[in-house]
Amino acid sequence: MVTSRGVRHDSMRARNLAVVLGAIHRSGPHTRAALAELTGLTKTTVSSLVADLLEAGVVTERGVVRGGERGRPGVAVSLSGHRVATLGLEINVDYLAACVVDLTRTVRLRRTRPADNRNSDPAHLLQELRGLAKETIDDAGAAGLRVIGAALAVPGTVEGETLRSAPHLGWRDIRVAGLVDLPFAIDNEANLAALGELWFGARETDFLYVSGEIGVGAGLVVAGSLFRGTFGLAGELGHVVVVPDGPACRCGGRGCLEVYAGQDTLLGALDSVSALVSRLESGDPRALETCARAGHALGVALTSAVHLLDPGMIVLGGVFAPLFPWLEGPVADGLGARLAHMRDSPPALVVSKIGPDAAVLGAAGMIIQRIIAEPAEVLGL
Amino acid sequence: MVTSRGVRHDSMRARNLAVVLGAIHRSGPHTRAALAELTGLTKTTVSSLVADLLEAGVVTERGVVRGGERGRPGVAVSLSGHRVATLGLEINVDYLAACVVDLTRTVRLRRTRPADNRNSDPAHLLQELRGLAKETIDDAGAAGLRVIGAALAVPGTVEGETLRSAPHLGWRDIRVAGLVDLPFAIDNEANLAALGELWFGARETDFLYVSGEIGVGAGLVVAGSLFRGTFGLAGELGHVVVVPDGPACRCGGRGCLEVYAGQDTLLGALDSVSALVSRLESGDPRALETCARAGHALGVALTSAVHLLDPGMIVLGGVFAPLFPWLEGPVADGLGARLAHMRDSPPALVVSKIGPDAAVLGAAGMIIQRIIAEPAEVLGL
DNA sequence: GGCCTTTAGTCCATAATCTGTACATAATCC
DNA sequence: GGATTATGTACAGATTATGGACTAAAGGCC
Repeated sequence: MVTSRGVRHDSMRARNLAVVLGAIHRSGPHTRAALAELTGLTKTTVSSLVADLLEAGVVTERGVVRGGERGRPGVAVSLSGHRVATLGLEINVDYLAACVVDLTRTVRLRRTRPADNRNSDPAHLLQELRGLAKETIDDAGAAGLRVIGAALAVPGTVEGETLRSAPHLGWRDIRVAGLVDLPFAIDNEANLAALGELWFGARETDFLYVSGEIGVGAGLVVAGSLFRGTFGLAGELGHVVVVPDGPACRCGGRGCLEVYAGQDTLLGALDSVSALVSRLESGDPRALETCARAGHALGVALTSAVHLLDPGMIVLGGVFAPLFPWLEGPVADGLGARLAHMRDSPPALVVSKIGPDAAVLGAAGMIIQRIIAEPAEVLGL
Repeated sequence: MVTSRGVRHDSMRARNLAVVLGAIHRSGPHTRAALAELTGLTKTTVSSLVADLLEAGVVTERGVVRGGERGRPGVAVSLSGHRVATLGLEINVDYLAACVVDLTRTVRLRRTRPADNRNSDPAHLLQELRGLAKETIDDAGAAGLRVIGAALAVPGTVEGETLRSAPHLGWRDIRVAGLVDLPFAIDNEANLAALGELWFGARETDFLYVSGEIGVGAGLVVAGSLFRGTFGLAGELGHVVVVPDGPACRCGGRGCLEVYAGQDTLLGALDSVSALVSRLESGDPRALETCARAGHALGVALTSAVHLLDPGMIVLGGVFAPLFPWLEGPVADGLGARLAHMRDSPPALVVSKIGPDAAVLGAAGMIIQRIIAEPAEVLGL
């Protein structure tokens, strides 16, 4: 077990920089006086900390603010979107994506390259991704933004900087390093999509994000942070048991959710989600039946998930987002009936607000979060 | 969202006291020099902090320690079990329990009062418990121990100091306050049993404790802390869906784990777990069949739990502990087969080391943990 | 318009805490 | 018994936050 380190003078200041920046970030622009009130520090200390943050370019003074009725107006200090930014990257089965996000969580650039990455060559694909990253960073530079870190979303399990297993890409134990010459992180697509929903979907701080892709995953956010489990493998909703002796699944189990509600099952012979939506809109009975079955299975799996994870709400994303009108009924009915006597009401069931960009935005947002949480360490203050 | 407070001089010292005490607690007795090494503080600072902790009575000097081969030997500083202690309390369906634990997590006193608490009168039972608590605190005082806080384990869901729902007691929305004139907390029995296993069972820091009682619950410990979910309701393993259209359960669902592996189902007409164990030992086919079915259901529910929670290992406790020899096979087989292609190996399956005292010990331990984590706040340093 | 009140932000002397070097202490090694 | 090595303490110095005094800038009131 790791013993935490003692607080020294420099770490005290580092922490206070983070506290002030965090207060600005969480509850919008504030005057120095308001920040002092919020943080419990004195006005003097806050002034000194804000001076450092101004110099680092992470905050700006944003004109005069009339606080109460009387007295000298204060100067609002807010996050600066003009100098520091981060890069989000994504490898998905069908495409590569990149985006640049500034400190205010405004999306400044976005690029997508369609590709068929099933059973692709890792070295070649990573070279492609490196090119995309470099282009995007250069464009951000041309717009005056210094990209100071990057994160990558992948459809698989991750340990450190190694992609352990991505069944739909056909990859195992691929070490992803040196992709960019910046602080770098990799994470699972469902986890980052959940964080994307948190930071860019203007969600509450507590929800379970259900990521419907080729596989079905989920990311649980509690009090604004992601739950990862012991080995970082938590949230594998796709393999929750729905029917104990159902059809075999690639995981070794039987009757997993993915068998009933994975993209391949939903689409059948169709070649896109929009094709399925057309069929559903025109009342095609086979499509409706498939969707109802998937919704029922999702209701069963989510019941188990609610009992175990206790999420604040449930957000359906990925391919489940466009199918929401047809899934909502069966899922909500299943949850409502099965949770009837355990809770006053089941968690609210809503649709994702940010669609397919969730993961790549979450990747960029993760680095933003790191800047906010440890500005001194990241920016060298 | 609450903004965290800035670090001031006094909170810096408070934090460093906690860091030093935590290091002593986690990795056994240490000399001041070793503590300086561990915490990153200087020897001078550590000496000063240790002096405060000595004065507060939470640590003692424990004789001379020969560190390396040469040089002046140091004085080991270890937790003191002689002055400060905490009280654990438990209301269960069949009994009331109390225990006093000192800072070294040694159990100093233990009391149990058998009772039939099903559908009992809350006011009367709490009065009974208050008496038990007072007696136990007085006895601890006679042994020179100052009890500085208490916690209560209950078989139900808890919010703040209110017991929201305890179906097997027949209680709803009972506010438990003024039970003792000390800092006080209540928590769910499965949660506290998990923490009991963590602190008194000499377990790893990562596991899922499965609490088999009248109801089936679970407490997940990740990196030495308990996962509670958004509303504190996480870990309701008993209502994970095993068979989606199985028999109705009191929760409103169908085919929940509790229907197959709850104590009432396991015992049937028998009146105690030991009676069931006798039958099993003598090869009674009906008992063996019931147990095999429960093991199979537990394997299915735990598969879903492993996918969602990603526990480091699985510990079977409560009534599952004496039944472990008959449950282990079916549970391990189920987990092994269903997780075959997802992990190198399924989480280890082991039996609880501390038996039925887990929850009451966890309750006392929780207050100990609070002293270790914030000594300055709790002890007024 | 002038003065009072109120609030924002800065200045500077002071206080709290940790650091780092020096030193006394106590053991082993040879 | 002297050299070496390590522990723990003392004291001056460094870092950071505090708190009261002060300047700045607005509205209220007469």
